[in-house]
Amino acid sequence: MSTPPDRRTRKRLATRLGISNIATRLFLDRGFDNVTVDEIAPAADGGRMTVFNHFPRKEDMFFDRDEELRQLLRATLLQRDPGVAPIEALRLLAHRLVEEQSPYVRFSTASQGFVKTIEASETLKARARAIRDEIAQVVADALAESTGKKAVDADARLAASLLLATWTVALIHGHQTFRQKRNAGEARAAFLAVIDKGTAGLTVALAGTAYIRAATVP
Amino acid sequence: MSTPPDRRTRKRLATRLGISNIATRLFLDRGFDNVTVDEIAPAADGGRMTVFNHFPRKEDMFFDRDEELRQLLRATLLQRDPGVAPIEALRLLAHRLVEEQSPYVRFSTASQGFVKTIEASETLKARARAIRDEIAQVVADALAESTGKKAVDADARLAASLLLATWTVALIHGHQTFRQKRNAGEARAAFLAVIDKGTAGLTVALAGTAYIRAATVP
DNA sequence: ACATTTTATGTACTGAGTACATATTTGGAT
DNA sequence: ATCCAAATATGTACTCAGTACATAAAATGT
Repeated sequence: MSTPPDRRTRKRLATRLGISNIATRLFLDRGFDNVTVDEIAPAADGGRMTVFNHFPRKEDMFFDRDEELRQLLRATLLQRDPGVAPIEALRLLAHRLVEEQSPYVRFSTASQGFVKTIEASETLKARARAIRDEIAQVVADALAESTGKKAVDADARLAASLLLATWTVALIHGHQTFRQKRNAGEARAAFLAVIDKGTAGLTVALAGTAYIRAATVP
Repeated sequence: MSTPPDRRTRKRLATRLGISNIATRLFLDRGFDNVTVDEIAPAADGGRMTVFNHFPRKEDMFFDRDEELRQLLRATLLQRDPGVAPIEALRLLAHRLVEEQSPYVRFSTASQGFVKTIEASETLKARARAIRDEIAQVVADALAESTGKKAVDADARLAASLLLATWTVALIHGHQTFRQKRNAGEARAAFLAVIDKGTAGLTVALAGTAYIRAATVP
């Protein structure tokens, strides 16, 4: 699925990763808005246009993993056990990611740095919201598809939006708990508590729709 | 509550409104990104710096009513009948706004223009999302306050986020229905259907929390 | 080694937003 | 009316992200 890197693509990806790493380091250290592209380029040992070649927007250097997450959610919904409802599949995913210490649900001093950097920049917050909406769209599509609907309807959109809202609040709560208790275990528990509570709630809330039943494409 | 306009403020507000009106007209006609501030200023018979004086961001000229909506929601939650649960109060508000033909829930060819203009611009979409998040924050605060909590906790945040997600999807669905059927009545019905369905769902979903009971500050 | 395609990078421009200075207007005081 | 102080309008000059377009420097296949 992702193992055909000839030399060209390897080099390209290396350049890209180099820029992204250097830039992210700078953003974390000094704040997104206090780092200019004209600084990043030489720091990454390249030209300014090379940066824009790989990253059309400055934020793209910071958010360089969102496509992965989209794929993960899509795959989770579409390739789930037919006996498991979509909502439940996502709940299980949350638990699995926590167990695997996935970067998406990590609560640590390092991740706090990311959170703080995002919170400090309107641009980064905007991009984070955009990603959230894009993911909601992906989930809505996957929900509709996995329950055999032709197009995304209001039900699918609502279910997806409610799910994403739950995840977002769960993440916020996890990070807040970590900030207060300085304890990753408690933070993970707090995150999962919101996920579980939200899932339980949504399960009854959406009982009339297909997204809590274990329906699959016929 | 809002009637102390001496001449100075009156003039200031007039200038502000003039700029906002002209700018919005231009945005609707030609698209947000195809209108420059250097065009708006002379069109509004003023200097470029005057525009930035009143509107720090270009988007502010387009979204010039969001504070009203925040106030409306806050007031609805805080000044509601003690016998009515917060969630129900918001449902009733939705019905009332529809009945009053409030601009916030209007479905017309004119409002389609606004929607299309927003959809066509990444900047405007970003701002719309930001406003949504700010409103969720306001609702979370009001929920916490109206149920006598000292600070916003995960429950309040979750309830507010779920509510806002429901409203957003309801609005999208209303607009989509209008676009397809070209019928304001059907669009309003579609909007309210999502609101009612969502409210019913959230009522059972959040049954454990205080936001569906009719609790008020002691 | 050569031609072709990709990738890296330079130059010059546009347009939003900011810092700072200046003018103009307004409300109130004499 | 006249003058003063605060608020408001506007000009000048700058920074920085992002774009259009051109060119150089690999890399790949023949």
